[in-house]
Amino acid sequence: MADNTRRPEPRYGNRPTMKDVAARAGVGLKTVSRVVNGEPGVTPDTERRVQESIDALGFRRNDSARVLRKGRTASIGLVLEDLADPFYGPLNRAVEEVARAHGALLINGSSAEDPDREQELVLALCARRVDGLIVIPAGHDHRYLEPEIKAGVATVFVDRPAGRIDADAVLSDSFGGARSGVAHLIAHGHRRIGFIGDQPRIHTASERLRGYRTAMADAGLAIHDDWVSLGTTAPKRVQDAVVAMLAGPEPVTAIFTGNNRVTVTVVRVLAAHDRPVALVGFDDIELADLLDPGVTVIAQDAATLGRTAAERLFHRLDGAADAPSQVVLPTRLIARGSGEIPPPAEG
Amino acid sequence: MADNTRRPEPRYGNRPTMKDVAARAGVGLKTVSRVVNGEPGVTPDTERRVQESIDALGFRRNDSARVLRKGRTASIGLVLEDLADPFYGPLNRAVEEVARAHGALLINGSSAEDPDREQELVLALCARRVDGLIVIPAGHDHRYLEPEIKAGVATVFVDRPAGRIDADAVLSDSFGGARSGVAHLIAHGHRRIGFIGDQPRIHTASERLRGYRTAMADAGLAIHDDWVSLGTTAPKRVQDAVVAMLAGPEPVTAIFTGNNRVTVTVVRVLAAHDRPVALVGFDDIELADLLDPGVTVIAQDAATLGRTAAERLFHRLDGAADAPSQVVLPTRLIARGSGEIPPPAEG
DNA sequence: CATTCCCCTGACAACGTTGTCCAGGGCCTA
DNA sequence: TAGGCCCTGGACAACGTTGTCAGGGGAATG
Repeated sequence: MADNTRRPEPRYGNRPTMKDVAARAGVGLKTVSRVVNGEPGVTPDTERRVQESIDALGFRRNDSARVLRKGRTASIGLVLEDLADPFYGPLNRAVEEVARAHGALLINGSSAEDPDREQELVLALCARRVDGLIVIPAGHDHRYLEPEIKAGVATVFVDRPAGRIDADAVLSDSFGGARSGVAHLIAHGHRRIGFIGDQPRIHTASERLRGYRTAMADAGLAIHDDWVSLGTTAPKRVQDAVVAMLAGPEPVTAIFTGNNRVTVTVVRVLAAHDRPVALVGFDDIELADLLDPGVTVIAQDAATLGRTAAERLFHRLDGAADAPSQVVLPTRLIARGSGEIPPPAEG
Repeated sequence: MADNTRRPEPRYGNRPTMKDVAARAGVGLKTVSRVVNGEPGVTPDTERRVQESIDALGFRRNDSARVLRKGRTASIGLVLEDLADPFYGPLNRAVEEVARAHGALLINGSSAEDPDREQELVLALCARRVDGLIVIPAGHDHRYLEPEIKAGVATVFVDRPAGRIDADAVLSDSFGGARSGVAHLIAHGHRRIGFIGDQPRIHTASERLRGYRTAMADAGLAIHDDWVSLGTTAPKRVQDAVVAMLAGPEPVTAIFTGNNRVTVTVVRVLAAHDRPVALVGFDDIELADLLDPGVTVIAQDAATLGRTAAERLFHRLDGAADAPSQVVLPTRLIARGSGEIPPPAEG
């Protein structure tokens, strides 16, 4: 207790305030406010004096105080799953572009696919009083957001739907994309097709699995237990899955991968494999066209996903009060070669 | 007073405040504050009552007001060049990890390589009173930051140094990396080597060019005018540059590329070219090992760049007041094949 | 010259939180 | 049993800004 040399005011830099500017310019506080905000009703002469004072003192309006007074922060929060995942780069950028067009700043962070961290981050953003949120959810229960949404925090979910609350969402057609990708392999003669996906608790992962199962069922094909592998995207796990599928009693002749990270690992493993194995992956990957064979993918448009979500968000912020809706964006199959490899001749 | 429906403030959601919580719990304002902040001096019984009240009302502390009172925002700003560039993903993530470890939020935006936009963004962040800034500069004159830095906004530049002010910076060894990459090509027998880089006003671009020139000079090799091409990273521009270099009177037998985006385009162009051309690129690219030939690169560690910068920033925020310093991180040559292609036999 | 009106300007309160300071009550000690 | 101390709780001001409103001065008008 002896050492608590507490300062009464722990402010770090004594920045000039409007009061200081006003004093130096010999005008009232409100006049400075008017000049700073470009409001009318100030004579050019007065304005010049104030501006000179602002420049001399290096004044910069304190937006915290402004926010407190006005209620709106002109900032939105973006919670993604992993900032380093190349899939989210264009999405992030698209959101930022829209935010910028609306004069808002973007605060972001990643949940690392951890529901607790997601909640922590989202609530921290709410405490900052962001005007709105764009969330790529990691968890499955978003009831913790109810008071926030009721209090006016516009919220849009992207890539995966919200859990246990009714909210706007912008999604890619995971089910349809996976189904068409697997159908593509079947159309090229494959009967034994493997599926390697992300953890099943992730919505997109289970939707893609469902697409795979549906395509197989549509073609009257049974699925061997060994052909489906779900789990983390860690290279080791994926590699083991590929090896197991190719070595089993009924080895697969083609593989469908559930996202970009899985695809990249599978491409690596297959490159070292002696027999050619057909491959279709969900998500496009950079340079996929230059590999040999080129990687056939189900591409989703991350930028459009982000832009659509951001536009919906600002639409709500502008007062739209219609019921929450889900937008599902189509995917696109890009055939580059790996998906068109025929199965080896029987015998 | 007929008009008692006057709405003095345009507040969007009437969120409960500590005052509301206090009234409902039948305690004083400060007691609520103590509970919310986990301060000691509240009996368990009172605390329970307050907590119940908080939950019932859906109260969430307003950090804007808190910031205004306390002076610190527990947030830092990150200004990068392009959120969608895969190079910045790991950097962004590393910064976020460090920020999170220090309990700070990350606000970010991209300058799109536009100095005006950089300044606009930086000043907006300062108005938000971020505690510190990490900037990948687009411009060359950062004197506009002087009042901010003097007022206590810690600032660290990454990837490129600050212009006309003395500030912390964390850089990769662009010059040394390029020099060693070009030397690598020379060691494999090349004499006519091209350089395709980003716009020369970008610091890293000119440093890499300097590394190229130095390596060539070290080996006593002259540089033909047609061998150097600087400009935007637009695929069209880069493609034209490659074609010109390979078609000139003295066609190059090897190319050094100045960054990841240029490298990707050049790989595409060379894949369609009939003769093999050696290639070394600055920045690693995903799947570079799987191409044929694998792409030899000068890799810089984006995550370490970001982590180092963020740690330096928080070090300053913790009170370090030593003189600004520059940290230069080494690069690493990863030989994968494209850089080891020998020049075609003369004749 | 008096009056009206408008334009410019500034005083003041309020936004929601936290630091300071004081009051009251219970408990320990002498 | 009395005195003092510690522990809990609350009143109040301040952070820097903006909305409201009122006052003063000059120009336009009768």
